[in-house]
Amino acid sequence: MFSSFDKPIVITGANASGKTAIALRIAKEIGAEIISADSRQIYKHLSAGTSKPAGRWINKENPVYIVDSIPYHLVDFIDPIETYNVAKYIYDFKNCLLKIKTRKFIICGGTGFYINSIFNPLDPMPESNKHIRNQLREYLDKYGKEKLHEKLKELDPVSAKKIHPNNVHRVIRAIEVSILTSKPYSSLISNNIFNPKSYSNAFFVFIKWSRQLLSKRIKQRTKEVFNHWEREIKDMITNGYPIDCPGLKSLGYPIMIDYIENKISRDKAIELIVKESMDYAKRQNTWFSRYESTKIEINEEKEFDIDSIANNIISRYEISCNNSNK
RNA sequence: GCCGCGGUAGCUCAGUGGUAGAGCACUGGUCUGAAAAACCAGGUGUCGUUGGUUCGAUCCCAACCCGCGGCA
Repeated sequence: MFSSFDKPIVITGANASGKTAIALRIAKEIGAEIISADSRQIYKHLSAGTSKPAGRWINKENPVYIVDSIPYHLVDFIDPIETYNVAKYIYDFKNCLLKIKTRKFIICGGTGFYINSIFNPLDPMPESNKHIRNQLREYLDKYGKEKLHEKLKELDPVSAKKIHPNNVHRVIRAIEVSILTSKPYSSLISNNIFNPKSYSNAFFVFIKWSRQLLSKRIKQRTKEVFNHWEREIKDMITNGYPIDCPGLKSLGYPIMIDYIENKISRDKAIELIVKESMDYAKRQNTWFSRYESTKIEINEEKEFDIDSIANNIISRYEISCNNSNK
């Protein structure tokens, strides 16, 4: 997939771990463009709450989002009213590669599933079907989770064993695919979606903060963007976006909406957002620790020095490129 | 000083004469078109201290310590 490029650098880490700043610094140094792997920064109008890097669109014919003079792809291009998913991301990612003018690029983001799917392609399968999902939802409301799970057991006992009855999302998806293809969902899955070999096509970096420091940083960041975030949501509502549209379901947004509707105080909103962000950071760290990667650990504030981290990554990256050329 | 109430997990508390539990917090994990989603699993402990009664006390009794309230 990357044959016309040098080995890409992949910068992963939890939210607020400083991925973007580091990626930009490296991009400038080595002459690379950046591709985002973030399921929320794709949305237009969602900026404060998603920490989307501030940039501007140039070139009307062939628009490019520029952040600090670096082309930054796959952000700020989907309307918040639209749902998005991995398959769309992979499609957009491939198209994006055609637009990149440098030999090097950096993948930067916190959506592990998207990053993984770049290196381990999804098995061919039908996309989601609104009609079937609605039917299954109705069935669920009427008969409950257990009955829905039994339905899956009839169609695909293997998946039924793997998917917990409470995990309604996955149960529905498995039934949906089984119905659409007339084959058990499990029979379409190749089971090597986490093949470690495929990651050697790239240089993975994992920025891992100590929990305490990250929590402090998230709190600070939440306070800093709070007013801007509030304004952002109010503007969207004024412009007719329903409060339950896909974009506004992003982490923290429903809490901000409760605050705007005077259901909770400002302090309470900040507290809840920090908590949810930390829960999410935990899941991200679990995901990223499965990759073999160059780990940058930050246990003290002073260790977060963007220049020295970037230089450290670049030198290790160059060594890794030389080794794989031999 | 006296009277009353309380002291059990990080927090809020429940509970029992046979050495403990709930919620939240916390920790670990799963992941194939909703992934900032949706799920799963797991503990946390001198039961305030010291004695006494008892085969056995976190539980009953006493003293003491600490907190809260009331009366002086």
